[in-house]
Amino acid sequence: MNYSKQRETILNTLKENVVHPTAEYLYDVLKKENSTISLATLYRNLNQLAENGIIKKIDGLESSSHYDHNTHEHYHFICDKCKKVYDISANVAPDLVKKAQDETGFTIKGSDIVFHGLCKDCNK
Amino acid sequence: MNYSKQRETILNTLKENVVHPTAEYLYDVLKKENSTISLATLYRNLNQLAENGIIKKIDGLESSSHYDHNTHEHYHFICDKCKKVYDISANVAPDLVKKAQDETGFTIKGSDIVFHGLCKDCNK
DNA sequence: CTAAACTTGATAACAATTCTCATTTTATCT
DNA sequence: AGATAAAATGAGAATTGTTATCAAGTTTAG
Repeated sequence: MNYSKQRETILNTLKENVVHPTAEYLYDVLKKENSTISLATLYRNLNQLAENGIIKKIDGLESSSHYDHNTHEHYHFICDKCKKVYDISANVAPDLVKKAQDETGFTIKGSDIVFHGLCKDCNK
Repeated sequence: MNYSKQRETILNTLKENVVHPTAEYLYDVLKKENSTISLATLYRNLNQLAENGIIKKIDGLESSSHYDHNTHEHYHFICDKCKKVYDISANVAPDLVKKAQDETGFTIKGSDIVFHGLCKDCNK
């Protein structure tokens, strides 16, 4: 990854933003600061920075939503390779929601908890 | 919510599907079973069923991705009202990834953990 | 200083999802 | 059962978020 002024600006702007912004929000901030960085460059760099582990992209299940008829509390695992979604029982972290609620003081109404990696089949 | 044959079909098809499908996947299944349900109807009903708590929509942060310069393990909270994203320390569930890995036998490479509800400000 | 590799901006293309609207179906009230 | 209001449908247009394309500009190693 070569140096680029645009990438540096993007990274700095992201660091100054407490509120984990979307690409669109960042784009607006950049424009207000008279940056001429194009939207394509912004997306490109965010992806690159994320791929290199310098920032983190938060987006649950990549592009599209998945639907689950099981509404009991439980978590999910999506295989990076075959893209199948598996269930994980909520037992792995009892009271997770309660604890998070106690720590933050927020009213937590629900959660999306998605692990990703390789499933047994794809790991061979 | 009134009864509708299409909604019943959609819900049944979802129930028969272990692999938490996307809307597109469901649409293909329905077509193979000679259903004439339109894509708009499918999306409409999935949203309605989710709004009524009958099924669950898994999608981390609704539409668009968010970016975070903090790459240490930690979780997120998004406020349903003001849409701000807050950090939650990973202390609320130490070894979460390890435990999930032990339970499933999968190789877990990462996670996206998003809680949602009302933040302090919006809860007043 | 040069060449190869990388990056950019502008815009077109794309995929997932929602909206619009005329028509049909369902529930409610005599 | 018949009338009517409310809700749901199908088809396709529209919207949104994101990625791809490509010619021109920039960075880096030798």
